[in-house]
Parts: sequence; C-alpha cells; structure tokens
Amino acid sequence: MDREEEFELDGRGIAELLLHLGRIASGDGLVAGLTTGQWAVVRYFTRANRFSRTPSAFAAFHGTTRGTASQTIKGLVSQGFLKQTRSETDGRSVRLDPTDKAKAIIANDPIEALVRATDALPPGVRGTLSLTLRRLLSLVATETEKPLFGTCENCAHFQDGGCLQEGVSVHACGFLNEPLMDEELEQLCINFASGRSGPPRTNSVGDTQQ
Amino acid sequence: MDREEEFELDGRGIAELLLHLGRIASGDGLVAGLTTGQWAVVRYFTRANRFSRTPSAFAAFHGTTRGTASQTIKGLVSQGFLKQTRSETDGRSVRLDPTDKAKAIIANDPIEALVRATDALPPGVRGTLSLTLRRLLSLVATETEKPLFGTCENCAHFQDGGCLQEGVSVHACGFLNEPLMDEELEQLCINFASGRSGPPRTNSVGDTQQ
DNA sequence: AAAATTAGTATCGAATCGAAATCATAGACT
DNA sequence: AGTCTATGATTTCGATTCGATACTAATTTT
Repeated sequence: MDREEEFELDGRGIAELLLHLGRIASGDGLVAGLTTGQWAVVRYFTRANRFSRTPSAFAAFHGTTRGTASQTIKGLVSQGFLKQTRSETDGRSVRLDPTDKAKAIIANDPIEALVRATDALPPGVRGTLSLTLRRLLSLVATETEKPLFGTCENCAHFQDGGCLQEGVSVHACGFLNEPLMDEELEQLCINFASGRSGPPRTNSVGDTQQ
Repeated sequence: MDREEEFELDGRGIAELLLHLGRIASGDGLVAGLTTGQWAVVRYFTRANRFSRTPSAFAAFHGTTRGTASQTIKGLVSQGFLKQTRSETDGRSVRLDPTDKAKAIIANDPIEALVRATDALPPGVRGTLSLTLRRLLSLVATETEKPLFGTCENCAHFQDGGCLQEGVSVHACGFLNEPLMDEELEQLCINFASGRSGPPRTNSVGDTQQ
C-alpha cells in the first residue's frame, strides 16, 4: 500500500532532519510582526502553568540566559502580549500572563503549517511520534543537564484526588502543596519530575475518600 | 511491558515539542567556538553533494537570505573550515568544500547528544521516525513553498544504471546529465524531485545496457 | 546580623539577520 | 553585433539578538 518504503536514516541523519524541520517550520524572520524568539516566548507563556510563568523558568526552558529572556519579555510586555504582576508571596518574583491579544495571535503562529501536517498524520503514527520525541527530549535534557518540563499526567509530584463527588475532582501538587485546577493538569511545569507511570486519572484502588 | 503508555499529544503539542527538542539539542550559544548558525553551515556543506555546495543552495536549504548565508560562509572560510573554488563552467558561481578541519570538528557537534539518543532507539522506532519526519518536512516545505532537499534514493531524476560489471555500478542524474559516484547517492541535493518510488538500487526491468 | 542565594534587570559589545544596493556573469531576444 | 533580463555572490546598513557581566532587591541560611 504505502509508497516510500525502505527509508531509514542513521541517528545523525535523523537529528539533522529534525533540526532542519524545526528550522523550516518556525519560519523565516518576522511573521505577524514577531521574531522567532518572541514567538517562542508567546508560545511558552500560553502553555505554562502559573508556577512556571516567570522569566527564570522560561530561560531554563528555552536554554538561554535570564538576561536575554528578560529583554525579550520586556518587549512583549510593552507590545501588550504579556501582562506582568508581582508575586504576593515573594517580592522578587513576577508572573507573566498572556493577554487576549497573545491568545489571539497564536492563530497566526508560523508553526501552524507543522501543526496541520502533524494533525494529518494517522492517529497511531502521531502517538508513536509523541512518545519518541518525548523520550529523545528526556535523554537529551538529562545528558545536557537541562531541566525537563512536563505535565502532571506523568509527574511524580502529582496527587490524584480521584473523582470526589458529582464529577468534581480534586488534584494537588505534592511538591508545592498546592491544589490544581483541571485545566492546569495539562500545562507545562518547571517542577516536573519523571516518575508517575500509572494510568491517567481514573479511580482504581487508591484510598480515595468517597 | 512498556511503562509510559497513553501519551499522545495533539498536533500543536507535538510541533512545540519538536521545536523545543531541536532548540535544546542544538546547544546554547558557542560550542567549540562555533555559533549555532555556523554549525548549521558546517553540517550542510559536509552533507550536500557537489552541485549543492553553493551559498545560494545553502540559503534555500536553511530558509535564509543569500546575504546572510554569504556572511556566515565568509567567516568559516577565513577560519579554515571551508575552501572556496570558483566554478569553471559558470563564472558567477563558487563551490565550497569542507576542509579536514571541518570534518574533524563534526565530532564535537553539539547535536551529538541527540544523535546518541536517536541511535539508542530501537531500529523499528527509528525507521518509523525517519519516515514520519520526512513526511512532515515534505508537507511543510510544500505549504511554505520552500525547496525540498533529498537524496538520489527516491529522486525522480535518478537514473540507475544497474550493476554494470564486476560490481561496478553506473548512476547518473537525469536533471543535470551528470554521472554520479557511489558516495554521492546519499548526499543532499537541491535539485531533488519527489517521485522515485521503486526499490533502492537493484536490477529490475529497465533498459539497462548490459 | 551577616553571608549566601535567588529573581529580575540593566548595560555593553559582538554577532545575527533581513533588506536593499552593488557587481559580475549568463542567457535571451531584437 | 547589442540590449535586456535573470542569476550568483557580495557588501553595506540598521535593527535585533544574544551572552557575559555587573547590579539591585528580596529571601533564605548560618
């Protein structure tokens, strides 16, 4: 059935291909007035959870310095894509939330071509690709000693309260001792710790207070 | 058997993951004295075939302007990583060949962490990944109207001379009307045209002069 | 209270990049 | 012949980026 058979590259070929694809997909310079670096910031702050929406967390995520991150963020704040609020518990820290303008411009993200191409993959292939890329990222992040970001779904700190009552679930982060809202469970977190392997969020045996 | 099950992202999640992996894998700024952009140039010119080792071809490949490409190349020439020779057939064109110094430094390529991680994948997974990435690149390149580079293996211009005698094969490029050496068959080419689907390099039916 | 750590910002210089202009060669067409 | 257009490469310029460094302020540790 399938045309194109017998196409297997070595590790280096795949690594170069992956880099090239990322480069092509992120577009030449300015798209919709934002540079490649600015797009990365907007993407991050619309994807990260509230604990991770800080300049330092972004710098760690993106593998750059805090100085550079601070500068790029400053530009986006002045353009109205991010809104800065000081932390109430820590006088040094600031949190940056994406504005409606940021959420709107995501539709013009230059990587949309890659998004569409990926969505067009067969579901099974897409699932395999997720897993493979995730595994590669884990290996590379470990080797280069960079923090690995992830979601609650397979985080060791995640505490699943199970289905409490009437379809209302209670979850929490064991690392920060903070309750989590449902939509936060799939946001990126800097405090991610690999470990949780169980099935995703169902009532199984646990000591759920029911 | 496998731990981590049920991990499937949507198209956007995968696209962002892919970009992030590429970013992390290509290292922070300077590695071994070369910048990210310079590494991309060195990689390209050690991988491309002789028809494609020009500033313009690299610019097309990398999705940048000829001016930027020319500048980066100039720096690498003066550092002794590339050697420039003028074309004999076209007075405007120059060809850039990687020096031994370039071939040697590839061992310190910052993407080696990703290369190792990819090599550690099971062969089947690696094959699937090759195909998937290749397909994504093809879709994205088409949509963004960028040239798609590829190798002779599945190029429509490839003319397989078959096994002529004593294990000596004769191949040629139908687009440039040029004979091809064996090691050139797996080098990147800017004149790649998708189309050739047959099995890789065996005697089948063709009008081979035997 | 002092020292060390952390979060964020500011500054500076080098490098990057895109846009536009420039130059030389090649090819097409009258 | 000649002219016009297209192409390959380079240069220049200005804006931006980035990393390194220094710095301020708040927090934590000792």
